[in-house]
Amino acid sequence: MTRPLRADAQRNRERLLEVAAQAFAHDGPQVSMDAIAKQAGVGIGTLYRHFPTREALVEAAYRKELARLCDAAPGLLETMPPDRAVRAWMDLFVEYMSTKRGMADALRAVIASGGNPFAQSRDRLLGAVTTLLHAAADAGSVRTDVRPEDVLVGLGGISLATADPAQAEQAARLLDLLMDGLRHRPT
Amino acid sequence: MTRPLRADAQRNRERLLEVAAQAFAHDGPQVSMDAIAKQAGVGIGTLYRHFPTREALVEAAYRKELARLCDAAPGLLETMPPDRAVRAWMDLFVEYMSTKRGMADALRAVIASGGNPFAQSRDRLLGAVTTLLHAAADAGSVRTDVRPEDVLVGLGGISLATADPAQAEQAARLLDLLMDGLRHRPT
DNA sequence: ACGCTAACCGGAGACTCCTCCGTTTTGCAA
DNA sequence: TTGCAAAACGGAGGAGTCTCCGGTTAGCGT
Repeated sequence: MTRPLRADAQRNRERLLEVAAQAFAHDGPQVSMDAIAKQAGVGIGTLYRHFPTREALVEAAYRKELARLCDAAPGLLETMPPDRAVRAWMDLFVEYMSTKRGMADALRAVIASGGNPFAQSRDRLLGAVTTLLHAAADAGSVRTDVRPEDVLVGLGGISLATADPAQAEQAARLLDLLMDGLRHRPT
Repeated sequence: MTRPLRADAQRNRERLLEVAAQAFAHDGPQVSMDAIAKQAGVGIGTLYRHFPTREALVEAAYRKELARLCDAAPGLLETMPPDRAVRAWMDLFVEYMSTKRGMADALRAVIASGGNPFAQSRDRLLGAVTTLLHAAADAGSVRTDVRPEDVLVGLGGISLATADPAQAEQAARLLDLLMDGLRHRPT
């Protein structure tokens, strides 16, 4: 299964991603799907076959950049103590989500529908969190009985709840609170 | 300002709320606005004048029940130690949000648009959280430097991020984590 | 009782999302 | 080359959201 795409399909797919990334950056994350399709010179049907939902398109368009976020984790661990690295990465996460506003919505849609369309990025994110948490746990600065999935979903929740740029400080306070929870020693 | 509604407007408003509550309960939170208007025997225009967005309607329809949630706080404080009361109320909050699924979406929309259409319910919720937190702080079981708004938004975030009923356990673990953060003594 | 105006009503219409399916194209096999 | 299925294309259309504005009505002042 998943035989290679036909040449024309491949071309269209790439064109769509290119146009989408540009459109999101230029017109905000709520540009109409029709507009993207038109600009890419394909019909709406084609767009929807490649990306069945708006979220799928957003995810695909941002996948590369999101990978960069994940890849940042090891670097942080090299330049600061593990617990500070965890906290620093959390900031990056929330900042990323609020920059690419469409991302937060996509994230939520996937969370809500327990979706696997996100599986790829999700796994990657989970990997980054796990790495950070393990390092901090080894250093004895966070507890060991917390699941990385929970931390990831928690970060998602904070991003969702503080989507408004005016709430950046509140987001930071919530991250601090989360960190404090992670440091807590169960009695 | 806010002179009393004209008699017919008042009637329509009430009729709409009645029908909406019923429709949400019966057909899920995504029933079409048209359907609600039709069932209430008014035009869509009328519906939208009274409730400018879907979220406003949801909020109004659930306002009473939400008040009950808030009113539950003092009772909890009477029957258990303050910190356990806080935690118990958190469960109620999340459960409520997941029961009235439309509520979570409304909550988010309001958070995102920093809206005051929610102001009424928000104040009430904030009051409940404040009461609980103060009681627990007085008893020395949670720290004193945490803002009730942050806790409320945090609860909202957890609700949003664990909207899927299958994530109930994860929600509980996140609430535990939040509680641990609240208990933490800043060094 | 009766005007009159501010406030309300309601549906047509502009948009968007997404689906469905007849038409077109690709590229393998003969 | 040529034929031909399988795969991809693309737009018409159903459904929904929300806006706009001409028509209607309530209820105050006389």
